[in-house]
Amino acid sequence: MSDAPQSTEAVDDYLKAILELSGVDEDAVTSNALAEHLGVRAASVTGMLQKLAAREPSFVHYQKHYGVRLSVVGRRRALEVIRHHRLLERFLHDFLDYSWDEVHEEAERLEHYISERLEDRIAAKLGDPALDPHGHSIPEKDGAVAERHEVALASWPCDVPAAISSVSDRNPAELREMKRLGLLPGTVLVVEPGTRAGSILVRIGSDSPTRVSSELAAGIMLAGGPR
Amino acid sequence: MSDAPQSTEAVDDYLKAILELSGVDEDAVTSNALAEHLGVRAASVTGMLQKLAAREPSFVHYQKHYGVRLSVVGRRRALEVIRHHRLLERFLHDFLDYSWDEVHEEAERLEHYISERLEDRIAAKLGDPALDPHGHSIPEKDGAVAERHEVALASWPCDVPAAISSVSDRNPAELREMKRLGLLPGTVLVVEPGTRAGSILVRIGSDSPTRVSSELAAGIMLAGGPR
DNA sequence: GACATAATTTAGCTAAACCTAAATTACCAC
DNA sequence: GTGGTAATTTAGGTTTAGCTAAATTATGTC
Repeated sequence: MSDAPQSTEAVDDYLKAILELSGVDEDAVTSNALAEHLGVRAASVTGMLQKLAAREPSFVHYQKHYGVRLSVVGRRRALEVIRHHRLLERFLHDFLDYSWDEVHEEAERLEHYISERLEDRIAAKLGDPALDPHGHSIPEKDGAVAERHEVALASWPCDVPAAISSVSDRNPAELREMKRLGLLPGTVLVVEPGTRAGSILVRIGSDSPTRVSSELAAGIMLAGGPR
Repeated sequence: MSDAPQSTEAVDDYLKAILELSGVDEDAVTSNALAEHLGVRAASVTGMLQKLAAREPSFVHYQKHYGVRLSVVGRRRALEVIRHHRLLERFLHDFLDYSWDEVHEEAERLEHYISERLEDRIAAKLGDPALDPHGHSIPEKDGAVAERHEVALASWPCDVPAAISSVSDRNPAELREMKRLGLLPGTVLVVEPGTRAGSILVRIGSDSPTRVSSELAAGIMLAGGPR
């Protein structure tokens, strides 16, 4: 009934980072990788992991000198925060005239502070959307996540058409550039065999091919066929 | 350009409290009054006031054993946070189906975390409203506040009609009760001469009079004539 | 003017979440 | 299996914002 804060902003950020870095296969994540991702020192990570593991209920399974995995409870909280983030992005974009390069920063702050009630009202207002503006799927309220097979643009074969399924939301400048080039979720493209160091040649529809820098390409994921 | 946090949540809360407690005449506020209002110990207040005064630029003028007043900078920040709060209340109420007893709690948390951009978009979406759902006026972006003359229901004379200008948003149960009784901002009422200990008799329109407990009445402000 | 009571401040402590610098442990090559 | 480097943890320190208990200052009464 109450919205007692079960976790702090810092804790939420660690849980999200562990989920993101552990990937689909849910590998153990190293302190160093977390430190890098979160922009803090490795020593701070160790301290926090010890606290997360010591909590009752525990958010992570932690073995020193090896790495961390999320516990069931930790994974659940991470998915809740990600749901908040993506619903907020969709809402800011669709209802408050945010462009797709502006939504991430605002959502990143607010995701920690919205109540369950607000989460529900936003979801209802949006008609329970499945995707955020960058094509990432929004976890359901019960923690279920839609299974999707994605492949990085850089490792897609030439001459095989594919649709963009999602793009990284981290860098506003890159997002503006993608939009300018027409690289949006849903866009169908073909990789041309003109790959040079540092860039990939792609064709969209019947236009002439576009050169996409590796940096930009790194943020682009394609829908991989079933399995 | 950036949204560097110029103040923390706790600091914001102190500034708002000082503004509210100092009233229209901007009296100095005592540590005890602040402690009571904020739900912390007086010793904690002293510590915080010392920090607020030591800041550069300073948020308050503080004299020990006497009290605090807001500095220009402190007043400005307090009004900005109050603007956030009231815009959020209006937005949650008008766009996200919040009832008027639900908006305060959510706005109280979010007011500290919305960016200037979001403040502006919400204001635009609402058409720059002047009042929140409880009738409190929303400070303008430049810090201007509409002058209003309000008088507590308890000190209004009998048989003189008056309109409710605002009601306290602090207590959800009281707000539900006010709504049930039709005591809303804009409602015109007359105080009847049947005042007993602990309650006030009021008539709304041509209905039969209603007995309003002093507690409820304490949250009701009437529009006082010009002066 | 002395004294009791109330208001306020000081002193010293705690918990988060970060930091730096100094150990320690793991891993890989030879 | 010994060494060197990289990864990780420990130890000790900082800031923010709260706490309790003890000291101090202010206020009001006789």
